[in-house]
Amino acid sequence: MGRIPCCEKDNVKKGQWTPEEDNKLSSYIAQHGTRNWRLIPKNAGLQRCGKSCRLRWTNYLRPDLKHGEFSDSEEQTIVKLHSVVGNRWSLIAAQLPGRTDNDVKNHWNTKLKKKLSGMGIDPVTHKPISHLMAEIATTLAPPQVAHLTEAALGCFKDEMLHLLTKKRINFQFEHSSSGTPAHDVSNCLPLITTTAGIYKSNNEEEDTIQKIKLSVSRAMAMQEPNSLPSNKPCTMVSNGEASETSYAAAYNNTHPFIVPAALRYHLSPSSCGNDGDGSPWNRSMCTGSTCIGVDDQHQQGGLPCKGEDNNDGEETGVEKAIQKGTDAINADCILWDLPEDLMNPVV
DNA sequence: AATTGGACCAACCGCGATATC
DNA sequence: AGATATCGCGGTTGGTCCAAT
Repeated sequence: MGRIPCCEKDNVKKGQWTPEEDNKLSSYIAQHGTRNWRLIPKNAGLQRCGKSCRLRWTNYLRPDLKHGEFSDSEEQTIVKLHSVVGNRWSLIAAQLPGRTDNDVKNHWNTKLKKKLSGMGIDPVTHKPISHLMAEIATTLAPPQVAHLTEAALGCFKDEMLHLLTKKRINFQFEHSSSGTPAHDVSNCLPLITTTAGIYKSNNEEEDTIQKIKLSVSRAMAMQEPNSLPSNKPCTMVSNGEASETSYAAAYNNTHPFIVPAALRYHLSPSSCGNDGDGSPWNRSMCTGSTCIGVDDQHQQGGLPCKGEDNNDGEETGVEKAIQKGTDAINADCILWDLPEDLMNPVV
């Protein structure tokens, strides 16, 4: 027969751990190690399931864990890796010394998802939301598109309002390089200018919301993928402070070729938003016309890369996951600038 | 001061893979 | 070889704290 049960199910305590329990577990593990989780609670005098002890140790008590705030560099790493491996929290956490998969997962769900949504980036696909809506528009009949657009505006209303109350957004339409008059909106996506500032009145806010609706409708109307010539990209200009803007800059500058021509926009060197607060988000993600990204981070020690430590050809967990060709890797995603060993998984 | 709602996070649950008998 | 426990992981839940009303 198989193994004996890990614990007596009916004599097990659940819920928050007390400091006394933590002490018992820590001191027992310090003396005897973590060889057999089934025996640990029994021998340590704890009325806990072995599984519960293991979780408590790995997620909280381990001495090598960090408990503070996530740094900008850690957040960047999480977002970059998430764009490649999806919700493989253990893989992502493996690249962040001192962080557990639970930490990373919680931080993603409570902070980073909202941050990306607020920037107009879909946290699941890592695509601009306008891109997703336009993609949907190409597959639906116009009446459905209209309803969907309204629904989408409802979905992202909170993020929109959050942004609107933080930064003023002006909409213009222009070609960045063609010389086409700025008011000619027939074949171009909106140019969004964010500037530091706040709304002066409700009227202005309402007006801007209307402009957003208008621009989305126009994006929806662009159902012909070739309607925007690839050599006439629209420009998304931002001169606001903002690590948030540099998120977008990093996304787009890193892999602009992934974005369909009809939705392509580019950021000029001055538009990267890295002239503002000096946040690591800006410094490492976009410096002028190109994004430095992870290679730069490597030199700064920003992204701990397991493959770097052991150059004996052994695969990192991330590489293994990628080489499985899992569905978490969407070739149509906008990907972050990752090291060669992470970016060329398919053999 | 009391209530409410959201943010945060620790812990639990369930499942698949692996190990053990 | 098959049955069953353990491990590791990702998803979800529930408790606590805090700010807004």
